Order: sequence, then structure tokens, then C-alpha cells
Amino acid sequence: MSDSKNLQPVRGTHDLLPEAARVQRHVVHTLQTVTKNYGYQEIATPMFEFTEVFARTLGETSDVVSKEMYSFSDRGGESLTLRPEGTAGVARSVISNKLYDFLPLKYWYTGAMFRYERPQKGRQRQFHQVGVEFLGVSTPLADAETIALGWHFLQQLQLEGNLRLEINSLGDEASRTVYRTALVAYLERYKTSLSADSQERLLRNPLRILDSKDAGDQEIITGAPSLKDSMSDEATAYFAAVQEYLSLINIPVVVNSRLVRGLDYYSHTAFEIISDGLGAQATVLAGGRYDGLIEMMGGKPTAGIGWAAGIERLALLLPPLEALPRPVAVIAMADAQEQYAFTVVQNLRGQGIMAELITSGNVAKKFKKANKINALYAVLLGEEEAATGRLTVKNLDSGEQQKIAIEEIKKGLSL
RNA sequence: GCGGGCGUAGCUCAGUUGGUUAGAGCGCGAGAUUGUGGUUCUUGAGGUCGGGGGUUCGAGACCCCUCGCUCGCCCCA
Repeated sequence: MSDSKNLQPVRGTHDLLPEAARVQRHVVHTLQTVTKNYGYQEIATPMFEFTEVFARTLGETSDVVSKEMYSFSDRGGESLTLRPEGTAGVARSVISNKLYDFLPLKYWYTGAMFRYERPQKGRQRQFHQVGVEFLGVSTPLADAETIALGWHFLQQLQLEGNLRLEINSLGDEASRTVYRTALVAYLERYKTSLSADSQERLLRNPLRILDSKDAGDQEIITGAPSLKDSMSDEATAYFAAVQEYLSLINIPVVVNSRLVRGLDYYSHTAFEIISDGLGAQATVLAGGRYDGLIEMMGGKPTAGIGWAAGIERLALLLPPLEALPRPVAVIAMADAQEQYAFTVVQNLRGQGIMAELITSGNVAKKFKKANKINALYAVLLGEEEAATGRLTVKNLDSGEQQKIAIEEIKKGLSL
């Protein structure tokens, strides 16, 4: 590995070899199937946008914007950014295409996201998400439905380990502003006792201090004013209704009043689904309501709620996939049948049968190769078969052999 | 961005207090008289010990730097 530096994938990126690619495909396919029953359609937005699209919506002071974005100038001098998440792009697309005239909209998406972070298990610099956005409806029912969709999706994947749905309300914007002021006023008194991280957060995103893992911080937070007390009656009722809808369909919910999301565009309902099967990166699906987002970006006021899930994290929790279907191995017994064998494989493929031509080597060798590709059947072609068109088919598990006309093979073997 | 652990063949790992041509299992290739495999046996290929520098008569082992992975913090999906 003398020139290892250039042959290594960039830090935090990974090749998707066939097995992993199949797992990711399975996750996406599962979402596609589940969302269909909820009336969702796929949307795909560009992998990069003008930097401003993310900077404005996620919040200039958010960690994602302030230190994790892959931003660069293109040759025309424009500042562009590789998308760190999916919602901002969809929101931009809704405005660009004036889709707010066609509400409500239900979109799902998948794709690579980019964040300059320190890689860890379940955390990469290029990672993949699936997500959904439900635009144009601001009712507790819409929140419950969206959360149910996420829950349903994860059930469908049959993840190993336990999942926990945590939910909170950040209140409407007015409530949040009131609360932020009250919280900061309280925390200022303990400023010097707070952890260094939280002292920093006090300036940038004080609500996140509620979520601190530092024991000292937690102690201080115990006495802090509660967001509930600052919430308007409407916001409180809204949150109660969301919970009621969820209980109606038996989705277990844990209210976590310290759950705060890191992106600025959220209001009202916020939620996370957390797995006990991962390490520090335990959140497997998360999202919330973002009613102010589209207006903030310059569009008509449009309600919205959505979530995203990390495909790599889901992959870590996925049970083994079904075994791949087994092919038919076509074997010429002698060189004289090689060309005939090629026509036979093509014939089988034309019938919709997965078939592989085993070339080179003596017959014993070819059988070994057939085993290696996990073939269920071997089709043997010698002088007799070539003359009669009736092929010798051997079941490689049982060893049984039979003769079948080529056009009967599909039925004869129930392939 | 901060702190800890790790990095030896494709994979999983062993390499005694620094000492000659770096090992094993699995996997891979070839063979065991040419129309029948999965077992077994024989045999072969494959490593500049992540990379660079240093200490030493001598380094996979010690020191420094660097790259990557990993655990926690942070952040988040």
C-alpha cells in the first residue's frame, strides 16, 4: 500500500459492496412499499444546493451549518453545499416548482447526505437517508399519521432489539421564544457551573442544554422552568391530541420533555425513535413539524411535518436477508458442446430462468464451479442431449437426475 | 473539535524480555488416468507487518509524526 493514501476511500466514506448494497436497497424498497399505502410519491432533489438553502433553514448557529457542511465554490464563484439533510431541498423544490398550489403533498425520498463529522459506528461523512415530508396540513392527525408511518416502516423492517418512540412538543414559535428567554434567565445564574459545552450552547442553542448528558448539567436542569409552562393553550391541546391519536392505534409513546432537535426549523411536535441495539448513535429515525420553514425560505406559508432515518443505522439492526435465488448451471460435457451450451443458457435466460454457463475445466471442475455459485440445478449437455434436445438436469442437493425437453424446463423444475 | 483503544496474507488471528528466509486456520489456484460435484489427500500463490521518519549492530515489536477504524464526548440519522 505504498500509495495507500490515494487508494483509500475518503475518511467517512464507504464502498457499497453487493451485500451491503442489497441491504440498502431492501430498506429503500420497504419504505417505498409502506409509503404507497399512505399516499406518498417519490421526489428526488439535487445532491447540492446553494449554500444559503441550508444555512438559512437549519440555522446559522446550528452545528450542522457552522461546522459540518461540505461547502465549496464552483467555477462560477457560487457557494454550493453538498446536502447535509433532505428537508431543505424538498422545501426549496416546493417553492421553485410552486407546488404549494397543489397541497397537500406527500413525498418520500432517499439519497446520500454529507456531513463533516468525526466518523464512528453509525456515523459517516457520506451516509444515506430515507425520509418523508407531508406538506400542507397542520393538524394533530397529520402528526400522528406521519409518526405512525415511521413506526410502521420500522416494524416492517423487523429490526433486532427494542425501539422506543420519544415525543415532545416545542410549542408554537411564540411559546418557544417566551420559554427560551425564561430558560436563559434561569441558566445564567448557574452559568459557571455548567459544562463547557453547555456554556457554549447557552449562546447558540440554549434549548439543547436540556438534552445534555453531563451529570452536573442535568442537576441544574432539574430546577429549570419547564417548556410546558410557557406553552400556549393551543399548543398544549395540539400536543395532547397528537398523543391521543397515537394511543388510538396502539403506538407506544414516551413523552420526553427534554427532547430538543438541533435544527432551527422545528416547532410543535418533535420525535425520535431510538434503538437499544446501537452505541452512542442510537437515534434511528427522527423528525418533527416545521410549519414556518417554507415561508422562511420565501414561499407561501405552508405547514409541514416529516422525518428521516439513517439507512446505515437501520442496516446495523436488520436481520439477515432472505437467501438469494439459486441459479441453474449449464455444463458442456465436452468441447464439442460448448457452442450448443451457449445457446441453451440464452434460451433459459429468455424463459426467465437465472442461468449461468460454466466454462473451462474438466467436468469435475465444472461441477465444483456450479457448487461455488450455489446452483440448485446443473443442466448437462453431451452428444446425446445435443442430438435429442432432451437435457439432463441434475438436482445438486439431492443428486437426482432427469431428462427434460428444453421448453419444459421451467415447468418441470418449478423455477 | 476533545479523550481512550486498535491497525500483521482476501478473512479471523498467532508472533516469547527487539535477533537470522514472518506463521496458522479459512478462502483462493493446480493436481489425485479425461460424462458427474459438495468429503479427503497432495501441492502452489499471496504480506515492503497501514504509511513516513527515528533509536539500535539489528525493529512487526521501542519513540515521534501521519492515515484509517473503533469506543466515549460532541453532534445527529
